[in-house]
Amino acid sequence: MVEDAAAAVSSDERRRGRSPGGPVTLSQVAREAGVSLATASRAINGSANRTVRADLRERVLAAAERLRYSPDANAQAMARGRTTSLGLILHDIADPYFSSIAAGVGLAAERADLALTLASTQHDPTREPRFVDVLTRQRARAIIVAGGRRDDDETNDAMRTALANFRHSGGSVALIGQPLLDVDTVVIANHSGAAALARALHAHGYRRFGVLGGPTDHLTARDRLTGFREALEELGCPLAEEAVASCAFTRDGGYDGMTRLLRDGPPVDVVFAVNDVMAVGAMAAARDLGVRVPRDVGVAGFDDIVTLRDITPALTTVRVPLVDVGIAATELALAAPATEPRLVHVEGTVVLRESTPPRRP
Amino acid sequence: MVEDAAAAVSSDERRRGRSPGGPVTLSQVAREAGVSLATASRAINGSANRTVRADLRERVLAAAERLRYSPDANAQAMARGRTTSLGLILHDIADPYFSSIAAGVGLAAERADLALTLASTQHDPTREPRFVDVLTRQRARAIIVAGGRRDDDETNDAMRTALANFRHSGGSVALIGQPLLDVDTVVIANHSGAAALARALHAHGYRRFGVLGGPTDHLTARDRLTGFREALEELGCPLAEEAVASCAFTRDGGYDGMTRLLRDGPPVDVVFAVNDVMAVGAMAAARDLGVRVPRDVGVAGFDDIVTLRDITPALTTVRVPLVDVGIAATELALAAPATEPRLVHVEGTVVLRESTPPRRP
DNA sequence: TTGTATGCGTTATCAT
DNA sequence: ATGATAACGCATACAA
Repeated sequence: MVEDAAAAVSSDERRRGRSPGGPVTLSQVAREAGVSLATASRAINGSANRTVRADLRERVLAAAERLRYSPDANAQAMARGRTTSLGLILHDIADPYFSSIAAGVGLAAERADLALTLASTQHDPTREPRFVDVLTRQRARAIIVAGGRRDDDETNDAMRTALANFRHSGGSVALIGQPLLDVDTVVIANHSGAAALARALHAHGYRRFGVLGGPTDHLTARDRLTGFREALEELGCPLAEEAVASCAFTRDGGYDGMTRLLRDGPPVDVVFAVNDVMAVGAMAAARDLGVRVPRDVGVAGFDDIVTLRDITPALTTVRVPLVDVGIAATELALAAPATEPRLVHVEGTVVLRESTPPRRP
Repeated sequence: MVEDAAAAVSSDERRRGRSPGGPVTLSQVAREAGVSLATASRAINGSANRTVRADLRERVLAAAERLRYSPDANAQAMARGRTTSLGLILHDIADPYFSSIAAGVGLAAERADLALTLASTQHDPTREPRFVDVLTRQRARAIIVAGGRRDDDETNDAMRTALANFRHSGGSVALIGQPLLDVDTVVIANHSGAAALARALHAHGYRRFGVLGGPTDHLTARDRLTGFREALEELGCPLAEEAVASCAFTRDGGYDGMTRLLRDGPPVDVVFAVNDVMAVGAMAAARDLGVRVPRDVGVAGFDDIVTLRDITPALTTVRVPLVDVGIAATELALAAPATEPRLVHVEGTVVLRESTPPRRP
């Protein structure tokens, strides 16, 4: 008898990947409490119609406590047909732009009782669809895609396919950026924000503009550049083509672009970098070339990332409420599915700071 | 017949939470390929002993492709008895210290083919054990805890219990910080790093030291303060108690502490903030009080967070390879379990920059 | 209100 | 090498 019991236990435990005597199952709790599996289940999750007698309920809860029962989320996911996880895809979590968005998504995810699965592409767009596949396998409830899209049909098609697959498997999707992929999107008003910035700078007396335009196929960068350029044209102060430097969408890209612009470009009063980290890099480049900001040249960015707070001189920018954008995207993804892709528009606010003081032309 | 089939399908699909016709199952793939479920499983995961005839294998793969089959990770987790997810608990993902660590953990997780689940406590220590419970339910393979511990028995006990529970359920744990909780830990040499910094500053001619010490119950802060103080004592230049300001472990804490220190404290040559974000806040406070850095007072920090790169004046600090710390912690957690808690020691490197130029006493 | 039985999608055991 | 089938832990339709 003793041997049999031991053998039975060992064969019972054999296939478990986790340590012996590990996870306590609901059946064990039920047995301990002297009720059926179903009753234990009902007592513990206390679902909609909580139809368990008080004393039984107590017994079950006590047994669960005693045995340190921890429900297996994977098993629940199978039985319920839905998981409790939310995916977030971005380029680089160490970039303050994305980490603020991630903070917002994390907040909203916690409110919705969802666990946040984070996927960092390290700026490699080909990894995006791969991460979507991973999240599809996990059967995540929703995916938030925060990386700016590029004008690259191949990558976008791969992404479209992967996302279609995900949605076909029952998940929902929200994008942050451009309404490109036929899904719910939080649209950031890049064009109008940059235009407003151009007008504000013009009003401050700036006339000779330079732009660090980011990669030419980067849609966000392109929108910001276009908005800036068109506003300047309307002001009768067109932007010279040589005054636009293409560069990477990163801090180092800004540094390089600014270096080229100051060395080879036309003289400028002020330089607009299409995002803040580039602007910060640009200021470093100016310093290294002995060009003083803002005395010799003004600098402006876009996004108002939190780390800007301690940059000197304080940087003029277009504030985007990044945490709120993350929250909005999450809520969008978690809302009841709509027939049409929904768009939530987020405006930017021009914030003028020391890096672009008023100047007489 | 037709009606029966339709009825069967609808009852089949009824309980699925996901959209109709959604997730394709392996059985469907097997049927499509004309093989058994077992064969399909073997063909697709191609496990250790891949014993499937080539042509059958092809048929299965083709069928899977055609049907857009996506394996259900939850079901796999159940069957295999182990999941493919890794948990990371930290205070605030928008803090560059943590986001760098997260980047490292993410890298290591991807190498190990694990999905990263991120939990942000928003500086509320009571949320830590709750997140551990969430990850326990998910049956995560391992948890990395990156938030610095505090000297608070209640919180630490709750955490210890939650982690014990998690490990009992088969997961492994790695800590970053102090070897406090009897688990594998990446130990950062706070004491010796701060001591080395003190000696370097002393060698630069500084004699009147101030410290922004962080919260008194914060172990990392305390270790750094102690290391700094002891080194100064050995140098025959003891730290006055009034020259130490307690404050929050954040940028704003540094700002407040510096304000108090400059206003009410003894005169100082140089101020050591126990972390970089505090040091950055301290520089802002100095600016706002009209105290020039480094001319009137030097400032030094700890960690060498990446955003320091664009702070002026460049900040002296103790560099900690944060990304590597994240990687090391992940590898530690994923390594074969040891009988004893393992410790990986990481040294800091003093980096002297403009904020603390040499000065004659 | 409680219990019984089935299914969720997959892996692994054991025959064949 | 392949196939039938029993787990895995839980939720729930259905019966009692």
